[in-house]
Amino acid sequence: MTHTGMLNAGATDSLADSIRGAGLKVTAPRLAVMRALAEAPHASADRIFGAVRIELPSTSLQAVYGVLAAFVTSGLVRKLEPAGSSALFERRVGDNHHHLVCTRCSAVHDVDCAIGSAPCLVPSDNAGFTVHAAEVTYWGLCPDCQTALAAEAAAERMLPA
Amino acid sequence: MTHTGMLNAGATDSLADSIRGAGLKVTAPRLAVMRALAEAPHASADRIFGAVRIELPSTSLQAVYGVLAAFVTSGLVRKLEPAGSSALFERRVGDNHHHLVCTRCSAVHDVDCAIGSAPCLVPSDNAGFTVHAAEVTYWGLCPDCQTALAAEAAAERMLPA
DNA sequence: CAGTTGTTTTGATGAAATCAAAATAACCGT
DNA sequence: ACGGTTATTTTGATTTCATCAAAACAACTG
Repeated sequence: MTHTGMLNAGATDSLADSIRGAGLKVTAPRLAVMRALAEAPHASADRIFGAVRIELPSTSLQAVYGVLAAFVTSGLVRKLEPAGSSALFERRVGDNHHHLVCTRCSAVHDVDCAIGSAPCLVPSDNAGFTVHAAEVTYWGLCPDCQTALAAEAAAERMLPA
Repeated sequence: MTHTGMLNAGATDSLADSIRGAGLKVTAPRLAVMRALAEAPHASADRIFGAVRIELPSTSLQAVYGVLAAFVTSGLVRKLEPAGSSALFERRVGDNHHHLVCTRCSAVHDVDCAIGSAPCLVPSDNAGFTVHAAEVTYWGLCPDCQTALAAEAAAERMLPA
């Protein structure tokens, strides 16, 4: 038994280890943010805040921003900023993967690289830039929104304006 | 000579035509925004506002936002939202091209597709999504920032903390 | 040239994120 | 286990970017 308590100690300890391993102090808000990200792999600061509050009601939104900034800086978490959404955070890092984003509901889904491990990494004309990363965002409709839109279209055919 | 005046009438008329062709009324603010985008191909609303004000001082920032929204909706202009920058607008549309973004100064440069006309368009596992577009952002250092960073590094070697 | 409709101005409002100072808790060494 | 140092979190204010709504105005139609 550890000082973190006995509930789910193994999982919590491995989280604690990864935080410590990044050179950061292990705190309750940090563990809670990690757990929230395990539940929701592409969550906004606000959504993480909501999840964290359940187990740790005294946590402030600014703390969540602070935790996320520390995680991003130390490479524990990746920050996404899809056009039209607020920033999202994910724990899957270091494996060059990309994202499908639904244009209707903003749902995000991971995709592995289509072409090897570094897709499109070298632009045809880099204009003297040194390229360090290539980020691919696929825009489309998630299955739910396809269904919903099809239903909408059917309804409109019933009531033609 | 046209009702738009004689100065640069040819270019202005072709701008007017493209605006009219998109089903929009031709107005002074709209022409000014188009001209600003010709000068600065990846400009923020705020920067466009600055440029527009020079020739048309009565224009409001909200008008610029309105003009840009109309242009984006009608396909005349494309809106970019690179992570960490405010939205940028460009007139180059309809030709599936991508962007190099400098991680230090946020400069943006166009790049044609590395792999054919629709790069990475089909993700390996689309999880049921219907994909309509793929957007690629290359992150790196522009030539100026490479030089600046190299100079910084050299300076630090002179004064080792 | 007048009417209709779309556009712009004016002014208010909202969401997301950041900054700074004071209070607090984690980790180190003993 | 305990105290000191340093990082973290809280508290509260602020900034930036963008949107909304109503009234004034200007472009296009016939």
